[in-house]
Amino acid sequence: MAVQRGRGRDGTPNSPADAVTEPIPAVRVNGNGAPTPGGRDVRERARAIPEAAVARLAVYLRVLSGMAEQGVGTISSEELSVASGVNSAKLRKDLSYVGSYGTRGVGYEVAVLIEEIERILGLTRNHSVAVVGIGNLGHALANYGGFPSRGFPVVALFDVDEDLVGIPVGGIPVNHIDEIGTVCAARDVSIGVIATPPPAAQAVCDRLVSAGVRCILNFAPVVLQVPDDVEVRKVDLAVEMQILSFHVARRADEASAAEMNDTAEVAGVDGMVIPR
Amino acid sequence: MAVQRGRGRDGTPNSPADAVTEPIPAVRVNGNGAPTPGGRDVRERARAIPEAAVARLAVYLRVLSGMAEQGVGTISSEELSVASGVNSAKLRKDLSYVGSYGTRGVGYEVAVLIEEIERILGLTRNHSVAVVGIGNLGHALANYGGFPSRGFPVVALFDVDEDLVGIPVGGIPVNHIDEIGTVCAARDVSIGVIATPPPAAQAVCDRLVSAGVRCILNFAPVVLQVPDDVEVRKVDLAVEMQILSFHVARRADEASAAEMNDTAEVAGVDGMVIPR
DNA sequence: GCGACTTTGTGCCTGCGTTCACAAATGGAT
DNA sequence: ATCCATTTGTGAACGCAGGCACAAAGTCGC
Repeated sequence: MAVQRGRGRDGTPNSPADAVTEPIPAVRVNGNGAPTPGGRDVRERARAIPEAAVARLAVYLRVLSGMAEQGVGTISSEELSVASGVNSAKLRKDLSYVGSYGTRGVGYEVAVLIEEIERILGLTRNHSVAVVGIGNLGHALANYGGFPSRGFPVVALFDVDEDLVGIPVGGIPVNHIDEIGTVCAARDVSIGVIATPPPAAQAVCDRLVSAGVRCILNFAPVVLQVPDDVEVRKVDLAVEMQILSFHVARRADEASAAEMNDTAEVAGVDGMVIPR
Repeated sequence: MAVQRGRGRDGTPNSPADAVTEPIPAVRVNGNGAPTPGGRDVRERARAIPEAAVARLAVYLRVLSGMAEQGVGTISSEELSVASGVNSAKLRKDLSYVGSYGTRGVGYEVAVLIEEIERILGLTRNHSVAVVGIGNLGHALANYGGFPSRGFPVVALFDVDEDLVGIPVGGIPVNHIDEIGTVCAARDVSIGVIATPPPAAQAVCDRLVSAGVRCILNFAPVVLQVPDDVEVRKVDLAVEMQILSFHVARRADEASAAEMNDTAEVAGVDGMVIPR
């Protein structure tokens, strides 16, 4: 049984990821050090990209798309790093995983960079998405415009509720979950999104896997058990909230500590204030 | 300007981080090594918890809650680690950040562990949440039952659309975004959730910060600029999808590589198959 | 054409997180 | 009461990712 990656992003996550985030996680993509026999260098390079770098590449891609829309033709690592909120050295190292497409003394050609990152991320072809669980979140996901515009068309919706079956959501009629196998195969679904209540998540996951889906995005607050060859990513809103809560608490502690410090100072513990 | 943590963080994270992960991110909570003057040990310990561990603690907490509901009184690190999908040594180290509440030879008392983790994560008090942007996602978040039940009551909703103002969503009437300052103060909002379209996100963020909100959960695919004392976590669905896409592509590469291997084998490159 | 300047790409170092492995501690059996 | 089985808690080693700093490389001006 494979353990699903945290966020980050993290992660972590989460992230960042959560990522993340996560945190993250920092799982090297190439598991074993065995030499690949007939591998071209592109594949070799792709395998060596750290998970965290992949997440950042996706961010760069978005920023670059924005740049391209504004007619920017060339960008330096410094500019791109500021816009993406990362260190410029890290950014250059991330881009070096993709290849050497910059011009020293000038910078990177936006169009070229977009193309190469898309190639590495496998975005040159569309990845059809199926959403399971058409509740509040499922509705939102089905209607979310950000997916199709970025090469992730939602092509199938599933729910257990007979009353929902046939009703179009975001332009796509809902299928009953029992049809998951045939529909996923027919529409070539490569990514499954689980937006069901927690108790149903594992069963839905199993059915998706049986249907041949090898990538799953899980919104249910459940640790899914999947075979080794299935990739699971989890988005857990409650966990994100709790991480924020931790920081609130920490901040409150610091504030009270500072207060104590001030009090001591006022009380005349002469001069010596520990710098922070 | 503080850079927001990935997910994953990988991501992520979570990130899974993130990540992704954050990705990973791996930001120690205690920035400098200066000795804290009047700090109790609890605070000291809390400050030293790695971000990635915090994310996992939240997961353990959920698993433990499930255990408690099923009437489980005691659990070993091995059992809990399996249920949480992490290494048991890592789990014990994570728990050691919280304190020593286990009994050697026996395991951990579920109730005690829940209490202590909640204390560290600052979940002993409620954290009021405001959601900005009542579109598809905003609706889903406002109606999401997972928040209030875990100590994160949604107490305010905001949108620019005058037509939405006053309409109750999930039991709470929508306020106009111009009221953000007064309403957040009155209802003691500590966490702001941004579910607006990308172009509005930075402006909304600035207004939340002005209103005194110090923790932000951002669903808009934008890198937010915030002061150092504001904590931002980002949930980016498109990035999650793209990370999955990367794995699909990698898998496709591996498959073709394996195929080439098979072909070579059939062609009679006698016997010697590189183990994977 | 040559020099000065700019920016990339990367080797190296540091530091954190993960993992291993074991000593300490506890409960239960004999 | 002592011993054994079990499980925690943590010191130490390891490995990866992040950041610095510089050499390589290319552009622009003269």
